[in-house]
Amino acid sequence: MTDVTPPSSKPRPTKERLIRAAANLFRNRGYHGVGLNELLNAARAPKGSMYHHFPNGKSDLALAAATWASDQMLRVIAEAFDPAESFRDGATTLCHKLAKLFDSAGKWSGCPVSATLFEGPDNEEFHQHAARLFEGWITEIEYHATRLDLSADQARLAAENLYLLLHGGWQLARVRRSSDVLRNLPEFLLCSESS
Amino acid sequence: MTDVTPPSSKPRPTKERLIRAAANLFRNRGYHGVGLNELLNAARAPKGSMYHHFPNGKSDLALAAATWASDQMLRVIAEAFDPAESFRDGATTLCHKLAKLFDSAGKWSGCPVSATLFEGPDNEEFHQHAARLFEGWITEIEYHATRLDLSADQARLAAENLYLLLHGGWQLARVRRSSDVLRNLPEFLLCSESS
Amino acid sequence: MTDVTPPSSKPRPTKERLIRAAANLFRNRGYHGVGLNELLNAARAPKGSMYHHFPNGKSDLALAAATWASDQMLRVIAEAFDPAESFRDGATTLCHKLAKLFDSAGKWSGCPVSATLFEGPDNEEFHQHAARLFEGWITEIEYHATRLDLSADQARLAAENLYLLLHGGWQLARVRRSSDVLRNLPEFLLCSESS
Amino acid sequence: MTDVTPPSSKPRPTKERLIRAAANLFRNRGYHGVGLNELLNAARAPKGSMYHHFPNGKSDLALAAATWASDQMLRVIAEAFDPAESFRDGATTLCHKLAKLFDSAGKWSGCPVSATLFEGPDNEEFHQHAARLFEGWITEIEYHATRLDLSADQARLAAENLYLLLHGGWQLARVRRSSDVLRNLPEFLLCSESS
DNA sequence: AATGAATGAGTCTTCATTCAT
DNA sequence: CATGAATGAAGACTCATTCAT
Repeated sequence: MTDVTPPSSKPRPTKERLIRAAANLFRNRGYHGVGLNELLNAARAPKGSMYHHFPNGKSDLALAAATWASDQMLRVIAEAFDPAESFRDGATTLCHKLAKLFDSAGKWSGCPVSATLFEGPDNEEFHQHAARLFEGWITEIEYHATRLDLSADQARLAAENLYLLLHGGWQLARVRRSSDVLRNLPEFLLCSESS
Repeated sequence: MTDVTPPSSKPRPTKERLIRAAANLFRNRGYHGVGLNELLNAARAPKGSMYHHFPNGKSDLALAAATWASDQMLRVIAEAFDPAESFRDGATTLCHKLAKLFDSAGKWSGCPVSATLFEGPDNEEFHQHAARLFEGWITEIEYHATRLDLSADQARLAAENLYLLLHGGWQLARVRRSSDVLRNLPEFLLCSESS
Repeated sequence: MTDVTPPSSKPRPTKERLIRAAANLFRNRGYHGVGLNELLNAARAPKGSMYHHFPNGKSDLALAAATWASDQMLRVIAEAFDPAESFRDGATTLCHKLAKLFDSAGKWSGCPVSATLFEGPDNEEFHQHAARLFEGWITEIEYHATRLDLSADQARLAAENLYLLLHGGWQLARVRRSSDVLRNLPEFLLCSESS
Repeated sequence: MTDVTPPSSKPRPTKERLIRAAANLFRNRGYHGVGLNELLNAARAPKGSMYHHFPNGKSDLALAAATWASDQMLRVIAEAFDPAESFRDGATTLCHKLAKLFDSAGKWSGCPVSATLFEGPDNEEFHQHAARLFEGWITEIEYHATRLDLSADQARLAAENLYLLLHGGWQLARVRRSSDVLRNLPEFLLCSESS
C-alpha cells in the first residue's frame, strides 16, 4: 500500500537486478565461485553494462550486494524485535523468521555477507566492509535489547550472544539441511532476565 | 643403501605437503579462491605430480585437506578435554587453545572445513563430507561431555552449544581480528550450572 | 552578457581540446595504445560528445589530430627558416627548436604523425593521409632551400637529407632520452659545401 | 649445407613459431594493434600454450620477438659489411639488402623493434630493451667501420650517420611505398674518407 | 550541440586438466 | 612415481560505438 509507484515510472531495475542476482549467487557459492557470465546471465544484463554501474567491476558489485543483503537482514531483525515484549521474545521470533528464510532459500545458502566478502579478494576494503556490516547487526540487536529494558552491559552481551548463535546456527543448519537448528537456537540463549 | 631412514619416520612428504598447503590456502581464501598453480607452488610440488596422488585433481585434494584439518581439530578437542575435570573446564581450555591457533594463523583464517567444502563445487560429495566431519566434532565433544558426568541429553545439548559458539566465535574473531572473542566464549556457555 | 569574449577569440574549444588531447596521447602510445575513455577524460569532454564533432569516431579524430600536429611542425619549420641566411643556418635552428620541443614533451614522445597514422588501422586513407602530410614537410623544407639559393636539384636533395636525419634523429633521441642527438644532427648534413 | 638437422630431430617449432608470428605482426601494426587471437592463429598455436613459453604473456613475447628481429638485423649488417672493402661499400650493400627486405615484406612494414617496443606499454623494461637493441646495431656498424680503417671517432660518427639514415630512410620508404629511398640512402652518407 | 547510459564483441590472462616422456 | 609442456574453455575486464534524450 505504502509502496505504490507513480504510474508514469518505468520499471528500470538494471542496477538492482545486478545486485540481487549477485547477492543470491554469491550467497550460494561464494565470491570466487560465481563467474561474471553466469551472474550477468542471471541478471539478464549485458556484459559491459555492469561496468557502467560498477566501474570497478566484480568487486564493486560484491560490495553493493553485501550491503544490500545486510540491509535486508537489518530489516528482518527490526521486524522481529519491534513488536516484541522481551528480548527473548524478539530473539525467538527472529530465529523463526530466519528458519523460514533458510527454507525458502533452498537449505543451502550461506551467510550472504560472509560468502561475498570473506571468500572474496582478501584486501582491506573487503574486510572492513564486512566488519562494518556485521557490527551493524550487533548494534541493531543491542539497540533492541536496550529498548527492552536490559542494562547496557546486559544488552551488549545479549546481542553478541545472539549473533554468535545465529552465525553458528545458520552454519549448522546448512550442514544438516534443517532449519530446525535455527528454531532451536533460543534454547541456548543466556538472556539473564528470563533464566 | 646410504639413504636409510629411521624406520618410524616417513621420508616421503610430497603428498602431505600438498595437503598442508591446500588446507592453509583454502582456509584463507576458499576453494575457488586458490588456483592450482599457486597451490603447487606453495607445496613446492611439480605440476603434474598432484594427479598422481589425487587422480581426481583439485576436488580430491580438497577433500583430503578438509579431512586432515578436521583431524587436527579433533586432536585439539581431545587435548583440551582429556585433562579436564568438568565440561566447562574442557570447553574453556579448548577456547583458549583455539584463540592461540587463531593468532598464529594470522587472525584471518576461516574454518578450514567450511572454506574448503562449503565454498567449493556444490555437489553432494562435498556436502556430505563436510557434514560427516562437522558431526564428528560434535560427537567428539559429546563424548567428553558424557565422560565428564553429563547425562546423555545434557551432553548432546552442551556439545551443540559449544559447537555453535565455536563457529560463531571464530567468525566474529575474524571480523574483529581479535582472538579475545574466542577466549570470552565460555561466558556464553549455558551448561555451567549442571556440571 | 557578463561573459563577453574578445571578438577574435574562439570561445568554443571542445573540438580543439579533443584534437590536442588526441595528438598528445597518440604521440606517446600510438593509435591503438590509447582508449577513447582515456582520451575523452584527458580532453575533459563528455562521452558521446566526440561523435558530434567526429562522426566517424576515433579514426576521424586521429586524422584531424595528425593534421593538427603536422601543421604545428610546418610552423616550426617556417619559423626556423624564415630568418635564416643559409640552408644550414635554418636547418641548425630547426634542430635546436625540435630539441627543445623534445625536452618539453618529456623525452619520450614519438613523431605524432607516425604514431597516429602508421600505428593505426592500416587502410589506404590513413596511409595516404600520412604520405600527404610528410611530403608537405619535405616540400616546405624544399621551398626554403630554394629560397636560400639552392638549385632545384640541390634543394630537393637537401630537403630529403634533412627529413631523413630529423626522423632518424628524433627516434634516436627517444632511444637515448637525450635531445643532444637532435642538436648534433647538422653535423650529418651533406649540403654544407653548396650553400 | 651447413645447416642440416640431425635426422632424428623433430621439427618442434612452437616457441619459435610464436616469436616469428609476433615479430611479423607487430612490425606491421604495432604492439597494441595486434590481438592475441590473431597472433596465436597466425602461429597456429593454441591459446594457453603461449603462457607456458612466455609466462608474462604478450609483453614477454614482444620482448622476445624484438630480440629475434634485432638479431636478424645484426646478421644482415654483418653479411653486408663482412665482404666489404670500405665502409661506404658495406653501407651501400646494406642499403640494397634492406631495400630487398622492404620489398619482400610488402612495402609496409615498419622497424620491427620500434613497432614492438616503442608502441607497446610504455614502461622502463620496454624502453631499456629497445635502447639495448638499437645501441647494438650502432655498435655493430661501428665495429665494421673500425675494421675498415676508420679512426675511432670517425667510426662512431659514421655508424650513427648510417643508423640515422637507415631509420629515416625506412620510414620514408614506407611513406612512399618505394624501396628506392633505401637504395639512394648512400648518397647522404658523409663518410669522410671517400668524399 | 551535447549528454551519458547501454551494448556485446573484443582484450589479455588464468584455469584445471591431460599427455608423452 | 615423477615431470613439465600442451590445451582450450572460461575468467575478468575494456573497447569503440549507438541511442534516446
